Amino acid sequence: MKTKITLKHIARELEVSISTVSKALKNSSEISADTIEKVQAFAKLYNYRPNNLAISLKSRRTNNIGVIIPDIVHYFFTTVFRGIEHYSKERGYNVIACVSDESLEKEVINMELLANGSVDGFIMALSAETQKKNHFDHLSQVRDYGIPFVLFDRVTDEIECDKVLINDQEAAFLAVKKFIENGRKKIALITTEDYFSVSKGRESGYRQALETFGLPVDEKLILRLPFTDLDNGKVDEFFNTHGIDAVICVNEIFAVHCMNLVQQKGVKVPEEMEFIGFTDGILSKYAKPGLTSMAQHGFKMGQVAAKMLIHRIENTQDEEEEPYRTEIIKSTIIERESTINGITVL
Amino acid sequence: MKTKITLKHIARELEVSISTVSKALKNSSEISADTIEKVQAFAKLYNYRPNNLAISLKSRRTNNIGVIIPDIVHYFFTTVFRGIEHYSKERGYNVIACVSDESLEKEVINMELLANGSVDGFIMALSAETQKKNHFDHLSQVRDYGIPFVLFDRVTDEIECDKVLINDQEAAFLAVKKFIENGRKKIALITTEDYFSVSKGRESGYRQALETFGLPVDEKLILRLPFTDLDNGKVDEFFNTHGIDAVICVNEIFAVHCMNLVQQKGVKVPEEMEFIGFTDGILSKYAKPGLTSMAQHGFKMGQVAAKMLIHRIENTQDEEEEPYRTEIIKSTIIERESTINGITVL
DNA sequence: TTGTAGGCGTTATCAA
DNA sequence: TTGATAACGCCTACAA
Repeated sequence: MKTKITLKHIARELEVSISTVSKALKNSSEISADTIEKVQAFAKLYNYRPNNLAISLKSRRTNNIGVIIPDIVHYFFTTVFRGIEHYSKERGYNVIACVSDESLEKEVINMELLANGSVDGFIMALSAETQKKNHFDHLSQVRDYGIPFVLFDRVTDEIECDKVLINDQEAAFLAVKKFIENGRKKIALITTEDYFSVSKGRESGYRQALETFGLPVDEKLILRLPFTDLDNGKVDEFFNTHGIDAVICVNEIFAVHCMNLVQQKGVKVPEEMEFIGFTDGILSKYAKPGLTSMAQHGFKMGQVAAKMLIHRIENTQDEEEEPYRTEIIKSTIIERESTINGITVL
Repeated sequence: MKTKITLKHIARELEVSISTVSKALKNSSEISADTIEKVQAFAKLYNYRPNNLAISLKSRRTNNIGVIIPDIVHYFFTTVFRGIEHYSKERGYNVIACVSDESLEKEVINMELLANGSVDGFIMALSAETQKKNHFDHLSQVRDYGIPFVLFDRVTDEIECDKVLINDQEAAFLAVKKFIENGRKKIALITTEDYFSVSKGRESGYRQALETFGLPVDEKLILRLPFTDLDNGKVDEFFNTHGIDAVICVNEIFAVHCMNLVQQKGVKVPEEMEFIGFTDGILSKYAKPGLTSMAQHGFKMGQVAAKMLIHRIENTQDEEEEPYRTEIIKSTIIERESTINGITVL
């Protein structure tokens, strides 16, 4: 087992000083061509690689980005992660990935752990519990230490920072608009508990569309489900009682689940009931019928978040603070067979 | 903006030496109760946290694990990742996640990058290209430096190291056995190019089962698809020509895709054609009909891999090398509606 | 009981 | 052109 070689080893072997070696490896003009060649040849031979830790300690830069997401087995978050990873690598940053498991405590622990020198900045989507309890001390604290962070998707108004969002409200509005143009009258919304920022936005777009186009907002047409453990009884009753002819769901699991359920009862999709989901993931694509979805462009979102963060990391030094920005990623509709394709252009 | 506080700051402020502070924070018996209290109070007040980098540099331990997987937007890999992350956090390790994108080059770059002090060990599934080209220098090199690693799922016989696998061959055998017991005669296999270790194992189990139960192995019943960009023409022809009455697919995407396709042509699943997939992911669950799948228990796999790695990290010091182990995670069948539920116990 | 000194691997300043 | 020295933040053997 070879041991990792250091500057010191090279210096000793070549009978020069450590600083000479360091400079030679950087092609410093202070060093003679001879020495440079000798040192570099030796370094190459023994496959010298500088120790990241030492460099980080010295430079106060880790070139690591901490990503904290509520769940990794989740199409949207992994897609965003992919975008973050992709852009970050391009710019020479690694990604340390942590999962908060929808728990505030884990979010805090992960953040504190990484904040002590492991990471130059954070990109995160808040856990359910964090949004529910409105507890953001960990964010303010990290900011106090001058560590920048970017929130995406699951954000809060209480903290000022860079954010990346989709136009949830507008997207929901457009989805409902499409239903209305297709002649639907009883448009249901299936959503989560309303402490999620995204659900809130989507619900508000839903209401706004109904009002705008002169349809009554019927609270009984709004079904709130927990985001795990779908209760079929409740869903079943919902679909049995209200004469629903179109459904917008805040995620694709709700949508596909409900679509399967009503089809089992003989309802024809899309003829008798149309469906639109959010998150254009793998489920939407392989559902039967294919689920029309509002695509959230997670990859792009991740790229943008990483770009904002790295920009801030690399410009946070001396200059005066730039104002925080909120980037909106436009959601687009991906039409499949769960809706009737009119001439509407969204 | 507060700046991060260090031992030095505390020492200066309290007019003691740095080492006194260091010891006091560790409740060293060398230090007087008075000083300990004073130091700890101050540290708490100013929210002192030791710098991870400095500790790592000193201790030669990062408490980071590098995970390199081919793709993150992929149910099985994220599930494994979840297991790794879960176990690692429990043991005080963070996870640095890298995506190789099925590219050998990216796999090598990521590995070299992290090997220079960022990580105490690796857990990885080989990229498609790595398996295809049989190029493993990066693995041997890392091992030469004494950095342990564990391979899971996508492994190679050419490198000796700890491995975590599922019993691919046996699982495929059992799946085919189930078909045969259900009276199926024309059992097709839909797989990938055969440089994937998992596909190889599954194919071999498929062949073995046919032979064992006296059915002919018909090469025309084996369809090899690229793992992206499914070509419907080819698949269509495959199903049109061979009188197939049961299909085993090496992943759930192939399975659901084909199931949708044949259903569109009026084939009744499972009555006329049964399906079994691998990877019991979200697609299997929400497909219509629900897809019977060989579950790979990714979470468990991740936990086991992390456990093996951490064990090796923490025992690699002085003692003589322990022999490498290969852990097998037993795949189990999750029966849904795409197969006919006989009395068979697998 | 407290402090000094050296080291982890690197970089940067300044002196030779 | 090269080298000695100090520093990044922490730990620890040893000296006071």
